[in-house]
Amino acid sequence: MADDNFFERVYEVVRQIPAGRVTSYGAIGHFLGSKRSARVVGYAMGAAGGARPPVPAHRVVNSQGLLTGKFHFPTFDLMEQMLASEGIVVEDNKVQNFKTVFWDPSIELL
DNA sequence: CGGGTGACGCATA
DNA sequence: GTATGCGCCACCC
Repeated sequence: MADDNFFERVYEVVRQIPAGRVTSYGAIGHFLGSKRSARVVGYAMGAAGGARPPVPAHRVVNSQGLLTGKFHFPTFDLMEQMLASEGIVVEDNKVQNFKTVFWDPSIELL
């Protein structure tokens, strides 16, 4: 439920990601104060499937821009399909122009 | 209270 | 640039 847990904190940030932009687990963890807790962010994403409203986890990738969580989606091509729909170029499971489409909550979500 | 897990990140070779 | 290992923090059992 809407617990004030670290989870919902991550969900809230991810939901602020504008279309056509992506962010990394570490960036979110860093914004939350625990820059080394990227794993926790990823773990939160795992529970995002039961979060309401749904969280655009497809906009969250690792520091390499790699779609590490694409295999966790209902269908493995759903994630890149969503990103492509946003205008993000995905090649070989990784986001192209990652640096350009990168969205840093610590800066954009001031 | 203790142990194990995990959609990561960074350091080192 | 690629490969391997360790560390981190929060949640679940």
